[in-house]
Amino acid sequence: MILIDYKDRRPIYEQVVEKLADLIVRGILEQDSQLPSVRSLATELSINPNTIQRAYAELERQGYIYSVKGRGSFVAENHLIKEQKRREIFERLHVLTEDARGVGITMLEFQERVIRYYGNVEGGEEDDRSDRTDKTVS
Amino acid sequence: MILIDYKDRRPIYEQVVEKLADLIVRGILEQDSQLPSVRSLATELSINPNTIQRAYAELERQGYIYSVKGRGSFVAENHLIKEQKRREIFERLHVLTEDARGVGITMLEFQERVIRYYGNVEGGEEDDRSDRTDKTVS
DNA sequence: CTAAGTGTACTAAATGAATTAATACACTTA
DNA sequence: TAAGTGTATTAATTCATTTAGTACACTTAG
Repeated sequence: MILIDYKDRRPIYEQVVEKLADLIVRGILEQDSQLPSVRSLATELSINPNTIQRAYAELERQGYIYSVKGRGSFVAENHLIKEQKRREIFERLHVLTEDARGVGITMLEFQERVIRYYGNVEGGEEDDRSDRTDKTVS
Repeated sequence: MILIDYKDRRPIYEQVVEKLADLIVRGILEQDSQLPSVRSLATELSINPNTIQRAYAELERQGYIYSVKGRGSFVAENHLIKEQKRREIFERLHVLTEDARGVGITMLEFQERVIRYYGNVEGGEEDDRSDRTDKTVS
């Protein structure tokens, strides 16, 4: 399901948040599908349950998942998540364009790169979440 | 020259590296011009000289500056730095486009944003960004 | 009902990076 | 020579992260 990179200097809980959020945004984890329990994921990754608990709490705070005591943690509404992700991406783009201008990259050159990178992989799937019913992920 | 943001959870030396690198890339600090001494910058920022020393060592490792014992630290060759910075920016753009496609942002929409952000600050001055970083230049 | 599994909360300890502190040394320059 | 440079080293401190252990409330399958 996910792997921890111990060469990565970021905290473990942050890596878990990032990777689960990515799976959710990409639709690999479908709306309302159940996530691994705090204890089971901790066991699988050979880390402390508290660390997973912290990651889940952060994911819930950010709106990616919701947790129900006694039942488990589940993927939140996908359209809300995607909307938030869109905002985050545009914010990153805003910063990037300013950095680009700062080193003398013209808008034209920037746009050419956008076309190259965007068009690079043709046949781009727009909406995955078709039917790869893999409820719980291990 | 620069300001430390104590709300920023990143290490101080990393903030110093980022901000000085930014000043260098933008040409505000010219090639071969002398940087503040380790001790003076430490005093100015009210932090330990060791922290500045660490930042300078990192800047030298990354090729932004060069240091001469007994003389001081100086800005390295600017064109090499800018070329490397360009590559870094395009790499970030590549990742960003893939993230954008992943959440269903079309290339057209992406390009519209580029125009908006790029054209946003007219007048060709390359300093904006007042919404996030506090890079006071003295 | 019972037991197992769930999220959640709390305290204590351990770990490790970041930072500070205090010196010290080699070098350059006025 | 003296002041100012970069650099190195060791020790202590601070603080976020992580682990460890325990506990409680809840849900569900049996």
